[in-house]
Amino acid sequence: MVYCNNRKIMATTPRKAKLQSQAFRRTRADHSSELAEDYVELIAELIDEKGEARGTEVALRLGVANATVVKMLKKLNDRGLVTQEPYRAIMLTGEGWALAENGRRRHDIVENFLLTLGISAETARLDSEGIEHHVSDETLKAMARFCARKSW
Amino acid sequence: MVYCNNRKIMATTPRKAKLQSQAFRRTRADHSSELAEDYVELIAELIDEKGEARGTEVALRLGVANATVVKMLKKLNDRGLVTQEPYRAIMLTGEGWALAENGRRRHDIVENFLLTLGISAETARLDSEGIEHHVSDETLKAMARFCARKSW
DNA sequence: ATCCAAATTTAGCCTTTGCTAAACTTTAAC
DNA sequence: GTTAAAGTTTAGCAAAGGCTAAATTTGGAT
Repeated sequence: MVYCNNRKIMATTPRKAKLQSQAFRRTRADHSSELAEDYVELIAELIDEKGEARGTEVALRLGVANATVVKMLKKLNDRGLVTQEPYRAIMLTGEGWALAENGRRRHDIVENFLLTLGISAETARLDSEGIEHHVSDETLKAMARFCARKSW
Repeated sequence: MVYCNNRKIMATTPRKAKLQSQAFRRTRADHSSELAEDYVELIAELIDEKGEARGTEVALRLGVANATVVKMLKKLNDRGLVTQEPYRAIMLTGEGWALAENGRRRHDIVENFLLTLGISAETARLDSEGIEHHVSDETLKAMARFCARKSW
């Protein structure tokens, strides 16, 4: 406890508070964007894998209801990431493809990194999905560098 | 594309879909619980640091409005993690302390791991906050093991 | 050409987690 | 003791992301 003029006060820590809130703010911001990335990443995967991406399959793979996907696709369309005619397959815009590719790149690096670290395939798959969106470029580079090493 | 009885069908991939949705479901579940952990972790930190945790300081450090903290504290109280008399400092229950300690342990391991990997202090601080909640026990153990190594 | 099942969309609801503004308490200063 | 500032709570609103049930469209089978 700190005293000032004989009065008990809380130690003011503006700098610490600012630094700390910065991390929490970024994590919250990450959460808003990660859903969009998950969607376009999955849509890209489906197009590559099956020739087209249908809403039902997206819902199935994300583990959400059909209606949820429809609603989200409207938002992704507003953000310029996907296009879709009613009752037709989902298309990615150029921007959508770019985001998807970037997401896949990040995802692969993280998953590969975990595997290199000796994590089981099952856990690496599960953890990388959660971690993927919270890793800065600096950390991502370090992970890639680490995987490139011959041994450690 | 796959054909069956001369009819074009989407290749059914129930196993793949199930596996994939599992990861997304877990990530969504993690998101619900991580806020609670952030709160108790921060409250524990404030108690250790200043002798008590006040709502205003929690709001400042998390970067949210005061009212948001009040609302969340009600939920944490319902979950048996904190107790609080109106207009008084926030207390942690036994369960709250346990969750906080566990969170701090995880946080420290992740941050330390990033530092060991050669990440800058600034980035390690920011990234570890986001990553912390998405790391399984298996991965956490591997990270701790990695830090314990003398060299790599 | 018609019909039916599957896919898709719409409508309406819920919970979570934010916010601001206004009201109420506490507490230090006088 | 009063008072005013700081801290806390209440009230009411918004956006995001879920859900179910009902309506609509599509397209292969007949």
